Amino acid sequence: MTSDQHGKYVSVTIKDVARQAGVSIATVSHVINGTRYVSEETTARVNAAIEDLGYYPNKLVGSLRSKKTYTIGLVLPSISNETFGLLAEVIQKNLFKFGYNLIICNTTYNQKIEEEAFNTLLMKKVDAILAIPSSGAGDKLREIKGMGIPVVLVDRLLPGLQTDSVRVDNVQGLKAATRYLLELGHRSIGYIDRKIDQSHSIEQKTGFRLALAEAGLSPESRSVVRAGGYDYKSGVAAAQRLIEKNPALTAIIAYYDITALGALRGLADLGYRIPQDISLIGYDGMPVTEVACPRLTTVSFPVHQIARAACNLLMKRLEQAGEPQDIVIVPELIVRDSTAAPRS
Amino acid sequence: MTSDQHGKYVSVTIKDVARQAGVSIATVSHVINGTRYVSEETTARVNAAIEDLGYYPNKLVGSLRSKKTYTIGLVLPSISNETFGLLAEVIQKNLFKFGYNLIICNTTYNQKIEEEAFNTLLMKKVDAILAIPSSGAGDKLREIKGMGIPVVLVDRLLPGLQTDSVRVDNVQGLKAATRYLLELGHRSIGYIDRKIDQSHSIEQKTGFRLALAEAGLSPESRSVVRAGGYDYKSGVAAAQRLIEKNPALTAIIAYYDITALGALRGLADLGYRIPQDISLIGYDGMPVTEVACPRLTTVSFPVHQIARAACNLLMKRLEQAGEPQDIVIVPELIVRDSTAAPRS
DNA sequence: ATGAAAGCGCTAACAG
DNA sequence: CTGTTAGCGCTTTCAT
Repeated sequence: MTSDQHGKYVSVTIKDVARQAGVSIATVSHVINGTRYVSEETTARVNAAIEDLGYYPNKLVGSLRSKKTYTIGLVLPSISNETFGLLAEVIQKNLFKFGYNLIICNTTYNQKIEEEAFNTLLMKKVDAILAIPSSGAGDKLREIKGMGIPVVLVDRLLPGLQTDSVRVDNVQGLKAATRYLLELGHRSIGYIDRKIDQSHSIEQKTGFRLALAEAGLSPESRSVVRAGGYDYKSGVAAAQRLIEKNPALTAIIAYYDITALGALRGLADLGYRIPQDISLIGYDGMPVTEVACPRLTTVSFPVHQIARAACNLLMKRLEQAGEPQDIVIVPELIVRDSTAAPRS
Repeated sequence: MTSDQHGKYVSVTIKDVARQAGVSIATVSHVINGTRYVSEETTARVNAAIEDLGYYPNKLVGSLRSKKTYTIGLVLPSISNETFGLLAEVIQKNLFKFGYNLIICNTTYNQKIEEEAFNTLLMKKVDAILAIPSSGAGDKLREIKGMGIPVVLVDRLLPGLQTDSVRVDNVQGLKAATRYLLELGHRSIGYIDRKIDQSHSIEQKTGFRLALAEAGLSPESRSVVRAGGYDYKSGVAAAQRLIEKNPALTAIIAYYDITALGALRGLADLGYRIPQDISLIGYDGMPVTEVACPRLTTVSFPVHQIARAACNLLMKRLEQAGEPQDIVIVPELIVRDSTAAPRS
């Protein structure tokens, strides 16, 4: 940009560069993109003009013809969540390497905002959409897919939506956690569930149930309570409700680390010691679990693997259509200090 | 978009809508933007066509004429950092209300990536840039400002760069922390500094020094060590180096919560009890400090205030030029369980 | 080895 | 009340 005679800023365009270099705009374009041979001398003159004027080509215009904006939309509940934040960061960095930019939209678990976000991305003509959608986003995403825009689901599955996805095997994750408690000798295990059923929380519950069944335990051996939200405080309250409901519990698994951390405090406030009185397992392997005390046993959320897989899938789909792929990654149990054998 | 006869997807344009509704493209444009009166009947026909075809206006083209992309660039070190993540989220939500989108670029504290990020944003013709820049970004940001693109600095100041900024009064922040320790009776206080000097870490150190001077303490009463990085492990090592250097310390302040959390472990591993043997204060008021044990005394980072101020400043600057404003917010000391009077 | 000019999807000035 | 058309900055034929 440069200041015109009225003091208003005016953007430097390819025309300005062409004039300054004494060539046609076509030549400038070709120098920038390397799309045809331009003599060394001319190239030098053009580059000098670009440098001199401070020219930055308008990539939005290019997209008008090429139909590619090199922008990807990422729609997720909340980026301030450590796990999602890291996921977004790794995705952003991966895509940047491929020359893509990311527009991130936080929905704060609000379906109306989520829909608005999708619409905005559509109007910004993103080349593809990555989403950790709410369970109500199925129709919108189907519409988007119908427009020929690749959609990759991350950490979620939407019933009836045929599209690429990358996710964690939450059945195995919860199974591993439950089995571990069973091996330690626990027979009365509580579970703190998500407020509302979603594909992954249903999987978690299934894993929990399967592991108990494997051990020949009756459904009575388990107590389930739903947390009111994703926050720490909901975890405090949920754990207290759970232990009140079934005081015989010797172990509790929470569907989410923050909830487990809340449970830690909720139980401590009630005079329970962790892990001596009650064992506790979280879910997602968030960094905080390592500084909590006791350090929390949890199930990893393989962020880097997921991000890489999602980006690779996206790049592939941008090049060629094909059958939707579903990439499933098995998480690992991270054993730390919040679990122990029950007192006999 | 719709599938043409070759099975390839083709975007629905304003022309398609005009044809389908039997009106001119101008009318369609005016219906969409409400820029002139269109009869109810025609409006209805146009809207029906839009709905029917699944038309999403290409906002990138509009920007070609209006010179506004309604996109803002945010450049910061890392969004996976809880504080920055929350900041980014609040900014994104605020701007969304004003109809703006955010392209977030993580630089991972890498200056080359940072420069690339700025260039990309320039080519995406963002309307303005928000940045938590590295100390080396001055020249680039000056260039950007020179192009007439508003720049708002967040949580940083760059020497010689005249531009809007929103930041925390880190002198007061560290002063409050130090004064509190002095009031508790500590006379030998250590400080864990950032690896490289930056505007805010220099301010912190100044606050530390001033508070000690106020209390009439000589420079010998303080020991300073630099952490190797922003991570937990660097905190562990830094605290251990610090206490080795000066075993008489009864309190330590770290420039950053994560570092303090690392220090917590580093000291505990050496057999020190917190706060009985050594008091510890962090900086930034990150959520983790509340679940650490002991719960960490820290200095708040007023994320919401900062985000709101930055967005308001940005919106103002987008409307009218003017003298750069520097908004300074005073943080608060959050007293918790990692601080106590020294044993006499 | 380079230039001229059409056209991408849309807005806004002009025309009626 | 609505249509026609120039032109935004660039890529890409088609020419030479």
